[in-house]
Amino acid sequence: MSAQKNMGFQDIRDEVLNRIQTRIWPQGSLLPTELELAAEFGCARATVNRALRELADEGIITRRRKGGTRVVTTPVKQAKLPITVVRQTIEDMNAEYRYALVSRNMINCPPWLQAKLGLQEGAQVLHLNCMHHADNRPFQFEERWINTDTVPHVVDQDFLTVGPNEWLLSEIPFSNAEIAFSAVPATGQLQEFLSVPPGTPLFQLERTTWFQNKPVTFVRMTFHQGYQMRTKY
Amino acid sequence: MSAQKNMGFQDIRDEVLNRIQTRIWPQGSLLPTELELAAEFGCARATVNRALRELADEGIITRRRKGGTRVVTTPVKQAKLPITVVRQTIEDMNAEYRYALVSRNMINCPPWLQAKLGLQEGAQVLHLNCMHHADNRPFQFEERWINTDTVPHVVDQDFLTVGPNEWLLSEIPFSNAEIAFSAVPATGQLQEFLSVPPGTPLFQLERTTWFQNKPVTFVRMTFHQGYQMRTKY
DNA sequence: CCTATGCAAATACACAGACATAAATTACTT
DNA sequence: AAGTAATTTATGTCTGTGTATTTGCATAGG
Repeated sequence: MSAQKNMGFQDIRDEVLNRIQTRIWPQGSLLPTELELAAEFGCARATVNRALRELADEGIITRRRKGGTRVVTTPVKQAKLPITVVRQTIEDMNAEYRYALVSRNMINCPPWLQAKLGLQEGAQVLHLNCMHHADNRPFQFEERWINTDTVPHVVDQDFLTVGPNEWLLSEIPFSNAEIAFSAVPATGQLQEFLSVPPGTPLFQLERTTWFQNKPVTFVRMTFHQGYQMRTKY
Repeated sequence: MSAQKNMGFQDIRDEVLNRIQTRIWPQGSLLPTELELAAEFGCARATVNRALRELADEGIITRRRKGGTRVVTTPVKQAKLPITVVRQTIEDMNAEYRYALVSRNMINCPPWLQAKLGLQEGAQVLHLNCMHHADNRPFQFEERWINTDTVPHVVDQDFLTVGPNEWLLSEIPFSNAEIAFSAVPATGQLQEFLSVPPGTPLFQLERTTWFQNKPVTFVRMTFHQGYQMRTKY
């Protein structure tokens, strides 16, 4: 039963997870203390601590000082979906990637966008329309607005060969973002550039990006008909 | 510059992240060794190790034995989106949740589903159609298939008052899943139950769930018109 | 020029001890 | 009874040390 030897923190993590899954430690119940577990598994408390901390990070258990460690009652699973650039997505499908700039203009920031980019009325933003193709078939239409206050040298970029997504990723590599997924009907330029009948349901991803709490860009990426975004957890 | 005192691993993590963001340590460059950083920050190597490990977990840096620690060239950010039960989503909007079972049948597992649920031809599955309302307006239509081999006592459940989502979450709390998001047109019962015109673009989430490597259930959740799924990273 | 092998460097993990911190419990006061 | 202060306890973190493991690199052999 007790004092097994040569247990790494991963073994302990897995064993604890197993006891939770098999309801030896049911939902809401209190686990033994780190000290007790260390004694049972024959290891240092720090090792148990790391095992439990990982489970806590995954949302399987909650931990409070003095309160001890509990199995969560209603686990909130977190789907992790990797955000890559379109080119990567397409090349991972063994398809040929092609990028095309549709339009590039400085415009007055539209009212609905002012709040998102933290701009005042009358401020100028760089507005881009781009197409991403996979094996010469439309893959994604990208409409983007860039805050030229936060990224001044963006005005020197023509975006003819490299897309704004990749350029920004190399300029502002480590940013924060807020994402919204939805289903939209194909209208206007979407319908045209993705070559689908009007009203076709399309998967759309909107993203606002910040760098050090300053808004950088808002992008609306609309995918070809039938696109599925996949992930595991 | 060096030998600051009283630095916790979080301070070190933040300071390293800051140096990466400000390109003191540019993308692709090699960081000092743990020992050197420990000397600079005036702390133990283990503390530096933990700070760097967290950054590595976040995908900011990569670490290799003997190879050292490098800033990643193209960071792959992971958006974490919390998967909760519909009732939670609705109650978080301060709306009134209502659940209704539409149909409940044992059926032959359709061919397209056999692989997903790891079943042979002719196997029976429990098939459910459910509606979730928010403030008496259609919110989500749920179509679900449950593997009765993996969850035998599901056949005793009538699912009249509690939805299969919540029931399964309490039965099989800690499971793995694969998720796919897409945009689909409203047809047939979708159109009917979500009360939208035919062809309306709808946001759909498909999920296959396993418990200890055994397929449990496949679900197709279709949301009301205009629904957006949001997350940050 | 290519490959196998051995060494060294850097991270990965572990341990025991210590102190810090938050919170549940208890004791005490009003 | 209610509020407050002291105590206790489990987790959070740090340290210094030690061992294990991976792998880059150099060197030797074919």
